[in-house]
Amino acid sequence: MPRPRPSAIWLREEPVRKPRLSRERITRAAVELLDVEGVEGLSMRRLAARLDAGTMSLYQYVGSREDVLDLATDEAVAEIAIDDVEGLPWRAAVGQQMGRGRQVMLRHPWLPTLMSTRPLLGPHALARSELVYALLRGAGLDGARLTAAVGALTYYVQGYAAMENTWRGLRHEPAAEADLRRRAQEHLDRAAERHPTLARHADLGNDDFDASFQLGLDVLLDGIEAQLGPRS
Amino acid sequence: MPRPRPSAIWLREEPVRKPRLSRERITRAAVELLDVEGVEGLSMRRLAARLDAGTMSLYQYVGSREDVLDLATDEAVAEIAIDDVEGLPWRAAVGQQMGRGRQVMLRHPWLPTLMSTRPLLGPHALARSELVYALLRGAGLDGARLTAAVGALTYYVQGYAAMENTWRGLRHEPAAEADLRRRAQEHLDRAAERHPTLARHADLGNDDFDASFQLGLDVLLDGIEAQLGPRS
DNA sequence: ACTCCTTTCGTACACCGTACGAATTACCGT
DNA sequence: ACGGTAATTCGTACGGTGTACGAAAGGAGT
Repeated sequence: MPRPRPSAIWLREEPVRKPRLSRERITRAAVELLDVEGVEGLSMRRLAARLDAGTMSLYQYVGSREDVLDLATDEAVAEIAIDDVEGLPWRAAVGQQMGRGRQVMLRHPWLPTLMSTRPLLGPHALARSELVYALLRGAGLDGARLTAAVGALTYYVQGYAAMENTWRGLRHEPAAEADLRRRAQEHLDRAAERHPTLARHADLGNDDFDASFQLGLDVLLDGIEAQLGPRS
Repeated sequence: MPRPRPSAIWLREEPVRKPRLSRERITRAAVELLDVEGVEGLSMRRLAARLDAGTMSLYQYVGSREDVLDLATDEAVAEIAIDDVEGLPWRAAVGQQMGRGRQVMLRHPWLPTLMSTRPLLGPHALARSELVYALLRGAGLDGARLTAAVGALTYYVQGYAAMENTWRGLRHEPAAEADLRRRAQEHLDRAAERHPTLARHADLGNDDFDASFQLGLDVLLDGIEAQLGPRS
């Protein structure tokens, strides 16, 4: 019969039961990992390690790495707030919504690419789609025109954010970014006489991305407005 | 002393000198492989095999797999013809150019993603940029407005083509594509009462991609036209 | 305590990008 | 024709990847 051992708690190793795995936990860890390491850097092994789990444990909750990417995508899309639109005129509401989308895509640089290469059927993606459709529907668009307008806006934001992410590059090393920009500019200058218009306008020095984004967005909103005029 | 062996040619194995490796040959093979296998399917080993070369031989002409993707991208961009614009009004010229871009991106489904995730500094990409800039410059745009308009158009085409490729999916197996579409439609119907506007307008049955593309493009062109009106 | 089902995960396989250095080939001055 | 040198080819190896398979552990109900 073992005599009572005093303060055995301190000798026994901590019975820290690690929290059970779950789709949610995996999804959140995936987003974190993607933010740090990018799409190429997300591997099932690293993801499992971050969760203190065996690699193959993940496959209880997820069919493949691709599934993880889909889950992470919808999780990030959820960060685009879709409230506070009440009472705004359509143009302001749409502008606000696209701006928020861009912000989230900058916070998660992997997002634009994933959004443009897979069907967006997650619950949060659907909810946001519904909002954008409803906003433009309220503005007076309908049918194929409505679909086209939503598409144009969506593709613009994704494309712009992707470009911005490319040039902001590994923004964690501003030295590398500056170097890339400088060498690209040199490359452009070198071909200047062959491409005069390009050389004069595509100056990579300009990094006022906010204003540029807004300018392009205005083109789209103007276009939508133009389609509203002629009652067709 | 070996006596002359008659018709030794037929016995000796053919001294087929395989054509030397070169950047062009690698680039062309890469495009072919990408068309068949997609970005994920392009590996240095497979690429080398297609050229009857050892894997590491490629690295004499190319620094990394990423380099191959950059080369292939510019090679594919070169397929977008940039002639036959003389005398066209700007709207027709731009429309034609964007349409051609889309066509090439459908022929090379990997192209939109690559174009949107890396700086496009290849010679053919620069040449086409120059053309688009010049066209809109001729229409009357300038400065930041010009840059914004070019960006909006570019992102729209890339985004639309990416979407189209996603839904056309592995169009080599039309059965798989139909299945994906059907299951996605069901999924949408299931969430219909939560997303009424979406459910009414985003019908995946419609596959008249040509018309939809044109409709979205018109939004953009209308927007550009609107910016031309007020001499600012 | 025994059963049964869920969850965990160790091992293994085929494949990947590419560093390194040896082997081969091509070229050129003599 | 020959020797030397530089360019090119590529075999091997290392550390990574996704995931199939099946054994082990855990938990719940009786």
